[in-house]
Amino acid sequence: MSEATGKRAPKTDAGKAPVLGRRERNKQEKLSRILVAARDLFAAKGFAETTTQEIAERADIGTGTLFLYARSKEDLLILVFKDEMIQTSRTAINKVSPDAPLVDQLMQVFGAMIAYHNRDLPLARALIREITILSHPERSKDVRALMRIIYSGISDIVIGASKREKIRTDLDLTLVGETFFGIYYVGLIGWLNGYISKQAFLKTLRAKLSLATDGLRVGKPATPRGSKASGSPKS
Amino acid sequence: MSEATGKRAPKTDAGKAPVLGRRERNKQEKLSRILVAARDLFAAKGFAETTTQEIAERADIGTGTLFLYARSKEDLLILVFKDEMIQTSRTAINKVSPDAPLVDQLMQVFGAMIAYHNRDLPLARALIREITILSHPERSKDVRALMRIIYSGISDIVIGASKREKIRTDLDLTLVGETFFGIYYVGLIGWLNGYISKQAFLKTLRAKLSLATDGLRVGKPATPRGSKASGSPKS
DNA sequence: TTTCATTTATGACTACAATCATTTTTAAAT
DNA sequence: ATTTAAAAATGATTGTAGTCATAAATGAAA
Repeated sequence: MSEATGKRAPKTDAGKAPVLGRRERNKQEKLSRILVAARDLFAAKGFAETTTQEIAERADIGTGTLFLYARSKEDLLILVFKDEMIQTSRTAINKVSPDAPLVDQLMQVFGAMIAYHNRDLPLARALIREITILSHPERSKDVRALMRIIYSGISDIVIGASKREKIRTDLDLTLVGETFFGIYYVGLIGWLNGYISKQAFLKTLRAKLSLATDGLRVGKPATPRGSKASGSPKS
Repeated sequence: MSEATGKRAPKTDAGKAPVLGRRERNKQEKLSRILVAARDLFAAKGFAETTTQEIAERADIGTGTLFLYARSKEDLLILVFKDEMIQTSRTAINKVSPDAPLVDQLMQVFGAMIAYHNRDLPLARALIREITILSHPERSKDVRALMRIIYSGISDIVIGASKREKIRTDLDLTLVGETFFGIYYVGLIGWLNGYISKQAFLKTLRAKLSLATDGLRVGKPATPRGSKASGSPKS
């Protein structure tokens, strides 16, 4: 979607119906062929082992044409998988058991993402590498869209949980979402780099989420959140 | 250190004094020239703009020789900067104000790391990209060493804080370190990708660390940590 | 239909990371 | 000193991502 466009509809199209001209349709069709070819080859041979020549050949376009649709091979990777990742996240969030404890719900969401990456670890490594630090800034929009979906999904889960568990109501939920996601992300990286097993990852992830949920402190929160730093601690 | 070695000392060296043979010394010296050349060029021209040819030329070695000392250009990047990053982390941890609140102490540590990366953002991007997903698994040892230093540093800070603030004593401190680091890392990525300003990064980082420290819950911890999941919640 | 400007496509070409067959160096053994 | 085996160095060569000058296609205007 929204790829390699940039031209307005012909003047004859006065209404807002998306009647694309032949030119635009050709482009869309070509992009689609590229994405299918790339996805198939990445899955079959792996990202590193697939050459852009092969992709172009299979998509039945010239070598140079490929780079009219993706800025680089890495860019193509994001282009191919972003929708799938967004869909995976959306589905994971929607499937959450409505009455389960917060930490269980979070584990359901992150567990679905982990299962997704588990299907093809080398591919997951390539994807996370590129998502983490983009080689081309224009793809920011897509990554941020994915992040927004995840963060707002987590926020919603926390809101839902706050009606069942004792949760502070004065929180900036975006921060909460980012905190949980950060815990997940570093664990994911450790797993993908082979520092820990999947099982250990899942186990420590749950422990860390509990930790972040319960907090470190023994008593009630010391900082009265909302304004600057430091206030009058001591219980 | 410990780079491109693998040969035992000559038999004449019966003791364990590190009297390196000429061969070993030559290799060390060559490696040193490579690292200096690479560091200078990366700093002057940037990582992407520096060619391995240039590095080899400046180090006064053949093109192929370079790859006897580093598996790839990215590998070289880690080789060049790992000691510096370890040193930065160590120093940051040691410099922490001993009596400051926990969150302030954590901000001192992460702030030092942020300042380090702030000196050269494109280089920081390249470094974080490679550290996050290694292109060569043998470099794992170096990255894990860096992580261990950071995690244990954070653990120590939490231990110190537990004597001044009300902090649970039954925590797995490694998990705590990883949690705080995860919060930092995702923020760092957001900053390096230009999603947020440095100022916003610092501000939200503090907020998230407070959040993780205080926890989400209103009352005392609900889960009796230590064993499986779920127990008998409800206050 | 023909003209013309603009967009899109193409593949020969370039630049560069990384390899590898060959050569050189090293140091131990004789 | 000479031989020999192993280690290290080398640069010509290779594979591939990405570019760019040129060509083809498109559609609006005449």
